[in-house]
Amino acid sequence: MRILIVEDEASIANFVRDGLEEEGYAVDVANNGKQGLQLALDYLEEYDVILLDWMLPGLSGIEICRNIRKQNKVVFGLETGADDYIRKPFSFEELLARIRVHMRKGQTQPVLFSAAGIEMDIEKHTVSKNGAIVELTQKEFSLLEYFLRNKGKVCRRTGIIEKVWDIHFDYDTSVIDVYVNALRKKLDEPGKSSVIITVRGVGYKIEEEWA
Amino acid sequence: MRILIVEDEASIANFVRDGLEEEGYAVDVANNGKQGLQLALDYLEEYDVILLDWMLPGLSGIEICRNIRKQNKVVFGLETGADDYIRKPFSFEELLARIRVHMRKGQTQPVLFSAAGIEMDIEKHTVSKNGAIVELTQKEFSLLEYFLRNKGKVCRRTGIIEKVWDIHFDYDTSVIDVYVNALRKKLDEPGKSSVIITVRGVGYKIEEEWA
DNA sequence: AGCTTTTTTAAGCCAATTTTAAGAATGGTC
DNA sequence: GACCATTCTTAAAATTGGCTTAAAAAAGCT
Repeated sequence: MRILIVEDEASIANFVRDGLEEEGYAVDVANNGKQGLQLALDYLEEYDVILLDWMLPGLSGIEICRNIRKQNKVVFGLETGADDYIRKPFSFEELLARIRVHMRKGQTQPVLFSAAGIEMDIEKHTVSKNGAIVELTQKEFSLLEYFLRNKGKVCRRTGIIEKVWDIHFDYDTSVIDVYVNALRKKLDEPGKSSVIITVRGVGYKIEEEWA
Repeated sequence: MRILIVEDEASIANFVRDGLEEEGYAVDVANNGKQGLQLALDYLEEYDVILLDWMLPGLSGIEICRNIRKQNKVVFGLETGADDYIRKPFSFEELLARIRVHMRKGQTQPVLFSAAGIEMDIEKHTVSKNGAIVELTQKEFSLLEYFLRNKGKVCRRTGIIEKVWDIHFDYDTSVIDVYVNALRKKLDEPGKSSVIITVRGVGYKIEEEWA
C-alpha cells in the first residue's frame, strides 16, 4: 500500500510519514505542489491514497486535484474534487482511520492481529480470546490494538498516551493503568500470568508466545 | 546522552523531561532564558542536544542561540541559528524521532548491545545471558546499558553517576556499588570471574570477550 | 430530556525499587 | 604485618510506581 503526501511544511510531512510507515505503509513525500503533481501523474497507478495539503505555495491542492482529473479520467472519486478531507490540526489516529476506510474500498490489508491466544480483526472490529468473542469498549480496543501492533516490543507510557489518547503534553493521568486493568479483567485467565506484562518504570508489553 | 530543555511553561517542560528520561536520556531543565543560557554555556560540551523554546520571557530562544554561537565557535549547526525546529503543538514521538536523527548524525542507533555473553535489546527492553532471559530493574538496566555502550572502555564513577543517575556535583553515595553488586548477582556465573571488572580508584568496565 | 455506557479523575493501598548507611572484606603501600 | 583507602555486601528506610476502586464527567441512545 503506497501513499503520497504533498505537504510543504516539513515537520508535518515527516511526522505523518513516520507515523504511516510505522503502520506499514510505503510513503512518498513531495514538499511542493509542482513536485506533488509530477509524482501523482507519473505514478498514479501506484498510489492507493494521496494526501494533499490544501494550502500550498505555488500550485494549490485544488489545482493538483483538477490536474489529476484532467489528465486521467479513470481515477474514481477525484472527478468531483477529492474523496475526503480532514481539517488541520488533525489527530493522527483520525487520519489513520480515514485512510483505512479508503483503503478498504480497494484492497484489504493486515486487518488481523494475534498474540497470546488473542485475535483481533480490525475490519470486523472484534476481539476473541481462545476463540470466544470478548466485548471491548472503543478505548480498550485501541489500546489492545496498539499493544498487538507492537507485540514483543515494550510500549512506553509516553508512546501509548500519544498514539492511543492523542495527548501530547501535560499528561498526568492514570488512564493507562485503568484501561490495562480493564483489559486484564476481560482477557486474563485465572491462575495464569497476565497477557499484558508490566515493565515497571517503562510501560507494558504483550509477548508473542505465552503460557 | 544529555539534553538541556529551556522552556518556561512547567507543564511542557516536565512532560518532555519525563518522556526523555523514560527513553534513557539524562535531562536538565531551565525554566527561563537566562538560566538556560547560563547552563548552556557552562556545560556546552556536556549537552548532546539543546531544546529551546523560541518564545521565552526575558531572553528569547533566538538570543540564546546567538549567544551560544558568539561564545563558542565550535558548535556545529548552531552557526546559522539552529539545527532544526519543531512547531508547537508537537507530538512527543515526533520530537523523539528528530532527536534520534540528530543524535545519530546519519547512523541508525543500535537497538542491540552485546558483550561477555550478555545481549541487550533496547526495543524489547530485555537482557539475556547465554540465551537465558535475565530480569532487571530500571536502574539495573540503565547501568548495564551504559556499560555495554562503553564496552571495552573504563566507565568512571563520575561518568556513571552523571549519565545514569543524573547527579552532577556533590555526590557522596554508594549507589553504584550497590547496583554493580546487584548486576553481578544476576549476571555472573559461579567460579568464573565477574562480567563487570572493577578498576580500582577509577570505575568499572565490561570487556568484549570474556571467559 | 433522561437513562445507560464509556471515559476520566482521584485516592488509598501495596509491592517493588531505589537509596542510605554501616560493617566486612580487599588491595595497595610503607 | 599494619594501616589506609576503596570496594563489597547486607539490611533497613524511603520512595516511587502501579493496582484497584469508586465516583465524577462526558458521550451515546431512545
